[in-house]
This record gives sequence, structure tokens and C-alpha cells, in this order.
Amino acid sequence: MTFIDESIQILKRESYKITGPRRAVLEVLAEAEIPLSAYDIEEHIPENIPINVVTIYRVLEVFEKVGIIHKIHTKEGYVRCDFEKQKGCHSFAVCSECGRSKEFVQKECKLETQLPQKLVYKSLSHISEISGLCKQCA
Amino acid sequence: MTFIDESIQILKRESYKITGPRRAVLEVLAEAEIPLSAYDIEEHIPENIPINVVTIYRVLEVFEKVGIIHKIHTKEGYVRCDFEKQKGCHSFAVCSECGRSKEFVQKECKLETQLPQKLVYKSLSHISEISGLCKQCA
DNA sequence: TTTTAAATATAATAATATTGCATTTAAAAT
DNA sequence: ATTTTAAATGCAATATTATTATATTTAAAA
Repeated sequence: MTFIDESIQILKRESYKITGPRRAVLEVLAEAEIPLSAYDIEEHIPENIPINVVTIYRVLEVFEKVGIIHKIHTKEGYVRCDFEKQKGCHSFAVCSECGRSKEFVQKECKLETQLPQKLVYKSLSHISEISGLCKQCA
Repeated sequence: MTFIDESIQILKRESYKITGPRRAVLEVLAEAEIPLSAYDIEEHIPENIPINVVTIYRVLEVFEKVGIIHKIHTKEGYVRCDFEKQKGCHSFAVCSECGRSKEFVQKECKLETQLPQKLVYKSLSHISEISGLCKQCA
């Protein structure tokens, strides 16, 4: 199943409407090779059906909440989730030069079990990104 | 050795001048319990010797470069480095509610060895944060 | 087709970050 | 102590990113 179809399925399951702007953003993210910000996405939307950037912010907020995109901190932007990857500790490798990123799963990640119990009572989420140069940029 | 003294030592070693604004920012960071942004720090600077926020941005840039502060992405701000912690995989536990954070070292972290060689040629740095509720907020 | 809550566009504003340039200052050199 | 000088800062302007309120539109259920 494609990223777009799977995303639409998830949105419907979570009772969100499938709108023009949401489809358009999904299409941009489906083709993206690097993390995109709201303004980046605005630039990639076809000129004949422009979408207000405020809407894009709101669309991204929903997409992140339902788990179809992931925020990349190394490059301040969003990438589509790789639904192929199964449960585990999800991390991202991000090229420090061009931003191309790849999701990967660490099977024996001890991030959540080794954490200092003194501070964190219950783990909610985590960010795990490693940056370096990709083959093209090296 | 205190955070301030150790930081000054590092700045001198790296040939940066020890200025009033830099001392003031170090003092704010030394007392901080949560990650602070440039504007947060501006608010904590004594009113009698105000520091321009542009300067604070530049000070923080230098501090991060020489490794005396660490950027926290979960709460968009900076915290002082914990110099007690030795080499290893440095991660942060951040309270999702109040922002209190704690640096910790993962001795057997496989983040850098398990990464997909296809994308990342040589690792430069990484971000590793886990968020949850601290004892106070839980 | 009608209804209705959800979603969007628009305009305004707020918050965050950056740049260029004149002035000041820490610290080295005299 | 003074002078010198590159580095650092302050200021003003601007750019970028993000948010809010409200009227209008629309997807999808009735």
C-alpha cells in the first residue's frame, strides 16, 4: 500500500475528513526526499490550487498526531513515516548537508529502559536522530 | 569545579574573550532548572545590566560550538552540559510538562554503530531525547 | 438534498531569528 | 600603564516562522 493510501486510511479511522488541502500535502510529502517545513510544502503545492500556510500548519499538526509524519529536529521539517518499519525504537539518520533522511529501527535500543527513573516517571515519546553525510554529499 | 569556572576555562582554551554578557549568560544557565531560549535568558538577566537578545543568540551559538551547552529539542531551549558525565552516548531525559531535564550517558548505546551505512557516511553528531513526566509533574 | 461539525482562507499579530554597521571592549602588545 | 586591534556588542531594521480570531466553505453523515 502506498504512503498516501495508508495515510488516508489512518485519517478516516481517526475520524478526520479527507480534504483537498490534506490530499495535496500528502502528495507533496509522498514525493519529498528531504524534511519539509510548512513553508517548504507551500512552495511545492501546485500554483493553480494554492493552500494557505496556516492550513498547512494545521494539517501537519494533525498528521503528526495520528502518526503519519515524523518531525525531524536536525533539519527542522517533517518526513513521512515509513510504515514498513515495525515496532521498536524508531530513529532517523539525517544528512547534515542535504537533509535526506532515513528511518531505521533499533531492535536492542535501551533508551527507554536505561533512562534515569529519578526524572522520568513514564516515557511518552523520544527523539533519536543521528546526523552525518550521505553518500552523495560525502 | 563549577559549571561557570569550567566553561570559562573552555572558552579561554578556544580563544574566546570572557565578556560581561558571556558571564551573565553563564550565570543564568548555571542556575536554570529547565531549558532556556534566548528570550528566556534575556528575562533572567538582571535589569541593571540588560543584554541585547541578539547578543544572547550569538553567545549561545559560541557556547554550543565549544560544548558547554546542549540544545534541547523537546522543549526548544538550551541547558548547561553536565561535565561530570564522561564519554559515551549522551542523551537527555526531558519532562514533557515542566521541562526539567537530566543528561545521562548510555554506555552500550548502539545508535552510531547500528545506523544505516547506506545513508550516513560518517557520523557527525546525534540527538537523543526521551520525554516523559518527572516525579513532580506525575 | 439537507444538515452540521469540521476544516479552510484571510487578515492581523506574535514570536523567533538574522543581518549590517557603528561603537565598545577584552586582552595582547608596547 | 597605555596603546592597539581584532573580537564582541548594541542598535535598528528586516526576515522568518508560528499563532489567533473570525467569517466562509466543505466533507460526510443524516
